[in-house]
Amino acid sequence: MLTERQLLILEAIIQDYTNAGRPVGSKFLEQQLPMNVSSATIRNEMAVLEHLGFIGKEHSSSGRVPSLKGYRYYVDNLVKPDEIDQNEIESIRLSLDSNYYKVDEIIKESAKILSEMTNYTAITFKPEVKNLRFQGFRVLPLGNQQVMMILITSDGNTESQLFNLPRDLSGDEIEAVIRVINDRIVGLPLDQVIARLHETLPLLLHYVQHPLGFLDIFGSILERSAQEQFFVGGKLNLLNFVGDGDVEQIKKLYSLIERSDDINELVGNSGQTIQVKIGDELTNSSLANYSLISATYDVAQHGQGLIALLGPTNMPYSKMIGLMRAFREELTRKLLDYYHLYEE
Amino acid sequence: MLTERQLLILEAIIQDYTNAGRPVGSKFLEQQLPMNVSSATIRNEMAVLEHLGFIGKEHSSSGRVPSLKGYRYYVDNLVKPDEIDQNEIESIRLSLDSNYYKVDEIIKESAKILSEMTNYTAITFKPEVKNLRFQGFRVLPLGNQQVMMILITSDGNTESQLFNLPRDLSGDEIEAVIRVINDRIVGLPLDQVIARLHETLPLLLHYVQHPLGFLDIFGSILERSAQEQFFVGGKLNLLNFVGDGDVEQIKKLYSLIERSDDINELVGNSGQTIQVKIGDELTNSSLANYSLISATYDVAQHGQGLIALLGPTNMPYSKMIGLMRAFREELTRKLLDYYHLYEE
DNA sequence: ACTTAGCACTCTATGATGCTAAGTGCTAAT
DNA sequence: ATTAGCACTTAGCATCATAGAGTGCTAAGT
Repeated sequence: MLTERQLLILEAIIQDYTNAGRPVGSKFLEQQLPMNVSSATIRNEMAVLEHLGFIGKEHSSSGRVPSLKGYRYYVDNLVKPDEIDQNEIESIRLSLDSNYYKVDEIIKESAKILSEMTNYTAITFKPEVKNLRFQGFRVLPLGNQQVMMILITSDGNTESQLFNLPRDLSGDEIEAVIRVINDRIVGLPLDQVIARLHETLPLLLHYVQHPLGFLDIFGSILERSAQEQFFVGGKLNLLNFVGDGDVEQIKKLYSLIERSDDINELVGNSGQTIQVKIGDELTNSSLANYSLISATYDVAQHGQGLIALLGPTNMPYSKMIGLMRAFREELTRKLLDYYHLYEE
Repeated sequence: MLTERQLLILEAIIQDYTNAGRPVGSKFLEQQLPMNVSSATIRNEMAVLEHLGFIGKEHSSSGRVPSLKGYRYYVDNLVKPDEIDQNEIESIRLSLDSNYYKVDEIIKESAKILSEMTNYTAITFKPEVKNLRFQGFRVLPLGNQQVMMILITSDGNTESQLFNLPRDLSGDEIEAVIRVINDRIVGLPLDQVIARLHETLPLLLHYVQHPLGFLDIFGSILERSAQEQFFVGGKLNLLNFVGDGDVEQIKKLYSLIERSDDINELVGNSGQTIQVKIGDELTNSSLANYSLISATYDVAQHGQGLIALLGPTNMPYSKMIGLMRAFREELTRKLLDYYHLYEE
């Protein structure tokens, strides 16, 4: 549908705009492009591209700026991911190469590294978030009528919380409660745990007079566990792309990036290995000027995770997509190492 | 040193400026003040006040604005804390009146309530942060070569972290290590734990070949524990008082409010029950336009805590100081209730 | 049927100008 | 000591002119 020349022009506009950030004029392209045509011809072609909706103007006599549709077309058809410099890969590897005790730490560090390399905001998810299961429930007596309740999830993570016992509960009764709960919910996906516990309520009443306190705590622990499934690095970078003085906008963005629901909705990745969402494809209206590149990563039997990069729509896609590819690879390697070390 | 009339004028300027936010002119004061003098007289008095440094102008023909020295004088000599409306006290009490399982939750909620009532940023510290002690160390085997290490502090809080055991460690050896560690460090202030552990290193070598892994984990757990001693509510409110478009300023403020070192330095309260720090008295230069009201609270034998409110220098001090008084009282009451309920 | 030189047109950005409203400092009279 | 009166200062706003960048269109060239 587009001619070769139009493609070249579109690509050049996007590449220049994503690098320099200012609208691209016909004279500039005349010099920039390898072909021998005058600026008038380029103007004609640009008029066509504009008519088709791939580019636009900021005002009637400004240079051209890619539209969201233009970016979309570019990302889908034209972009060639950059090969990432060996030095840069080395630096990723180095940054990831610490002694970590938890997968969480690796994933958290990944968000930090990615955001520092790009000056954008990075969001990283642990592997296997979706089908995390409940693995066990323990209670550790601390004396003084207090116990620590500990929940263990299938990725080996734990959440714990102090609980002050009702005075009328004996050690045996606690044991019984623990057994009942474990019998009923071990192996369940986390999001079903609460419902199942409510079903178990009548049974618990045999042992405890007010089991609702227990349930409250389960709720709050599980909630925390669900919230800590991802990490955000470089939050402040999000503010670099906000119109001057728009404090309202900044506040919206910031509260967005701190709500886990919003984050989860934001990155919903439909299983493609690398996915780019541009501008209004991000459901949240505060993010009309942002794009999100997300990449899944697989860690063999340990499941799939996701890394994502949130930056302005005019980010240099080729470079960023290349980087995400490279980073995904390094992260996978690191995680396999980790699991190998501790679990084989 | 100041005449009665000058005091009245200074007070009126500050009260009006903290309410309306715009510079105060002589004609306005002429109407506002109870005395019968012309605007010219007031102008003369204002010139004196300006000469003494209590007020200033934004430009040569603007109305007067309190200087930091002016606020200081006002807070030290003139301000009368407002009596807080009974309805408002009722609403504080209501907000605090949930079923909490941890002191932390109460303190965190306090920050939220305070920030919502004032539209400023609130920072709350748990009681007894300074002399928190190490109370015990437990290890919970999870199977699969993993254990959860649990640290318990004297305020009943716990920090836990997963640890993947070196393969050559038997259950007995672990027991021994736990015993050694508990013997040596129970009762120590948290900040001395790491040093003591290092002294204990030779002893540990009897049981474990590479005890440094243990130490690392202790370090990271203790660090986390130290970081979570305070809560911040209404972070975003900080941005309401920033010059339009000053994104750099916003970023500075935000990273400030997220670094625990900075927060600790910020609120350093020299033991006065209610302390007001104004503008450049806050060491951090990003906060030249902010004031901080901090109030300590005592919870009987459970120690002393602190609540603080960070807002613009032109906040209504009388109202805010009154509020802090009232809130302190409600919080103390709530905490005493809590401890009574669970520990008596 | 493309391409292109040329030109009128549009819009932004910048800086200068003039005006008003608010407020001040000072002087001379009370 | 107080005050009325007035000259002066400044921010804020609207208006205007100008330069610079870029466009669309037309008419001529290939």
